[in-house]
Amino acid sequence: MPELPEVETTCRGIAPHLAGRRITRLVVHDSRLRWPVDADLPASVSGQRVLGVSRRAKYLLIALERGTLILHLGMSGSLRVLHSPPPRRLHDHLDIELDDGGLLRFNDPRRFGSLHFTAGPPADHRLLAELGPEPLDSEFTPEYLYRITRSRRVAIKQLLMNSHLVVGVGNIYASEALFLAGIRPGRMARGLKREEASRLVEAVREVLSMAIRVGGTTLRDYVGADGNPGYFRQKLFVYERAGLPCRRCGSPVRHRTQGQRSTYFCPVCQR
DNA sequence: ATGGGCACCTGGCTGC
DNA sequence: TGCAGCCAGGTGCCCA
Repeated sequence: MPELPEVETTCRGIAPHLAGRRITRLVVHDSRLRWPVDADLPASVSGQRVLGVSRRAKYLLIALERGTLILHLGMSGSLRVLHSPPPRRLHDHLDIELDDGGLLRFNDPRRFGSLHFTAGPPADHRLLAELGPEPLDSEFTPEYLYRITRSRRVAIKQLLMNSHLVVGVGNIYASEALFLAGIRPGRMARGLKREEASRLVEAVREVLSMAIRVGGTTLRDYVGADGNPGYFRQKLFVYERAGLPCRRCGSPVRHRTQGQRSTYFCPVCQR
């Protein structure tokens, strides 16, 4: 799935097609997502105009006149904007029909995605209320990362992926950012020096912005709203490159399992 | 407060 | 060819 860059790419892709449109109908073909889609949800949103589309962490927020749709792509979800919609395919779970004949279709084979509606401010929703800062915002500073790591005995990679501390950094970009920063993923968080925390903040920013620039990373099923894959895969330094030569120094990239997730690093470039 | 492990689900690939 | 086993862009929740 989608990490922050893929969600951001999706957000930018669908926004122009949704903003200002009215939702004529929301059809739930299969409500069995990570949480069952509320049976009242279609009625709550139909007839409402879309004010805009934004992103918070890996959630897409579709702002309506009264309330907000909160959509998560899970591991394998994607959204497509369709104008002359082809017949539904396997795992097309949701259709949001628009007043200009357009259609926003949600496909998610693994069904880890989710859809909620909230009448209040989205930031107060239970899924969003406890989230950490956005990595591309100004609150994510070297000082912030240094401070929050002081009491933590977890590996720095796991800390990076903890959305209560900083959002949007998933398994691919955590490995990539640590490579750019020259830090081993297994290092205990509180062992980082000030200067390392600083490099890491910079690396997270850089890898995420670069990935957004090229439409995210497609490993298997991710496509943007226009149906095109992301091209960041070609720029990956370590992710899914176990045994291949490090793009910087040539020594073989290593793989290990950390917190039940695959981790990749260069034993020479990262210390 | 922190950390570890599990659960949710389907599909694609590997190796016997 | 068939099938078991393992792995995959996430993350909330329960337990120590």
